[in-house]
Amino acid sequence: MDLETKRHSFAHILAHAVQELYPGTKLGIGPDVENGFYYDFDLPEKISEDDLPKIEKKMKDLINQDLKFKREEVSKEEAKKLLEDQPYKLELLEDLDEVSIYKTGDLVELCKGPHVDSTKQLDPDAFKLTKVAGAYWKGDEENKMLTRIYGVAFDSEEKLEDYLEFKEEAKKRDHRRLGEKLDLFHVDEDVGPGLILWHPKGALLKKLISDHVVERYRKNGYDLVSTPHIAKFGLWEKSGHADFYEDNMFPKMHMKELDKEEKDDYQLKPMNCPFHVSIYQQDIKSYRDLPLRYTELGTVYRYEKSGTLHGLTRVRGLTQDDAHVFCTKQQLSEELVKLLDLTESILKDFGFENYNITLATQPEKYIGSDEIWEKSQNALKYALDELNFEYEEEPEEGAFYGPKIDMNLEDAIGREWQCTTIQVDLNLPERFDMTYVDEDGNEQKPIMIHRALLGSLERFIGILIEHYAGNFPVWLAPEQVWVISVGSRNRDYASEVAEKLQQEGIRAEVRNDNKTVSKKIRQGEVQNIPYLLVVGDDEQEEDGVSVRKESEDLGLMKTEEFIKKIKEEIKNKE
RNA sequence: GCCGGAGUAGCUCAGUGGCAGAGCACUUCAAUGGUAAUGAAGAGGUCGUGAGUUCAAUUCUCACCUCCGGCUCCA
Repeated sequence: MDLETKRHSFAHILAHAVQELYPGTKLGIGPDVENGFYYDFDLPEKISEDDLPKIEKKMKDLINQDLKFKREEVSKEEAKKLLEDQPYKLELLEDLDEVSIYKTGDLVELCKGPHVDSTKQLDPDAFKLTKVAGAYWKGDEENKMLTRIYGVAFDSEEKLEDYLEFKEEAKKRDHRRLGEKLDLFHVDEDVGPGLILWHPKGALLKKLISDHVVERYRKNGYDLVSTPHIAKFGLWEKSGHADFYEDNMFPKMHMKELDKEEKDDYQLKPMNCPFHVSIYQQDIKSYRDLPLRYTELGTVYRYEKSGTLHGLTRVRGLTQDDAHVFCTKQQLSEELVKLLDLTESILKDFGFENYNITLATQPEKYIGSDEIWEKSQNALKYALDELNFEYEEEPEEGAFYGPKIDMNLEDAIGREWQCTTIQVDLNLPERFDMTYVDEDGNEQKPIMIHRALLGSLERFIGILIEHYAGNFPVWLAPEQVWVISVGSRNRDYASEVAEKLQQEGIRAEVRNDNKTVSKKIRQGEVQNIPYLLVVGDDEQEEDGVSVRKESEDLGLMKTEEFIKKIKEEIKNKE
């Protein structure tokens, strides 16, 4: 019996238990999911996580009763009768041709299965109800919110314990927790939700990452540009953001009303695109100028719904490693191949080799001709295939202005976050009437590719912290070396060593404070400092340092030798 | 925004309708240390904010703010 089937059956037992404990409960749906299952209920009373043990106990009772899962094929009419007091099931029934039901004890369920034959096949100690959450019926915000109960389930109690332990460990890698422990950033209630304040070490990390990617972009034919944080509201009307994106924008600044001299309202930018278009349009472009690639670390502000904010991974002020590529139709495929190639290479610089790629295609509401959509989508597919990327197609999930490729990275507990996005923009060249002159002297419309490879620095750093569990490789560590003096008579020497390292461009701090060596080592370990150098009488005599890395004592070496070693590691981005 | 939960010292968390608590961190003193916590003393609080109930509210009630887990949305 496979685990998915068992999890699905656990979901049914959950429904059974809830119906017995809360008569009058209406059932939604209850599938198996990764690591477990859930079930959606319309309950006659409020419940919270405190009620879960009671429900769990009921479930165990039911499982121990050796209930049989009996499948029956029935006609729609029969099903309607059986499910007459289950409005959500009746709604589901409308869309079905073949109807199967499952009877488990007193519970009648509309379900296509499969299930275990009997609860005897379920281990009553191999599941646990984990959380209560709200979920919209059929995933639609307009519908009623049902109560969803989540559970995890495995083949055995032992595997359940392993999983729960893994989750507990993963929590320690949470970037919000590490961000505080490593003194990288915070969010201040008075500054505002979703607005990040980077501390010295966090700001340095952000700069190291920024510098690295900008350098790589420049080497790949990108030109760096820089644009303002606000623009006249009219710009956003022209671009279409005022119509299509208004819910996500901070409200406009009512200059007109406040100051009779000022003729225009202003708007904090949610995107960088229109600015880059403006730079493009400053002179007449020839086909010889294309492809043209403008990149900018652009800080944008988006009014995300309050409930969606999450540490660094979902914020209201974010810096995108943004770029817009303008090219001819003929150049599109090649540009996309180059882009995907660069993406793979850059993600690899940060140790990411696994990510999930999606291709989102033409949605219901869109602008542009079907032909250009088709061509753009084919170009994206071509590029993915060319580089042998596996991807999942998401029909109708594209932006209104074009299809896109997204790459999702996982956080410590397996939640996926969209980072890289590569979008073909069919809207802005039209709206801004962008042109270039082709070989024959005719005006043509360029294709515009909107792309952010890290996505936003905030989200990327959030994922990166969890990826390395705060243990950054030397080239990214805000503090690379601590020089720890043993006794007070070694302090001058420790300072000398630290200064020497600093002059070589190494981020070294001297720890001459009045603490024991053990204490300072411990602090260095807790702060994930890559190299701890202990210097006492022996080292001073030898003009050397005792090196500790990854909790291992590598022994005494000449200071010059250590400098050579660490510089090599930094250069190789180890 | 919606559903559920939470907010006590810088951090992790106890606790109570009647003087506000611990550990770590911090400051001072002593110890001059050899690879994951030296010892002692001290300081530190509008108990998220505002209103209400009460002789008395950090504790009970309501509203708001923020955070946490989901849903929807998204870089």
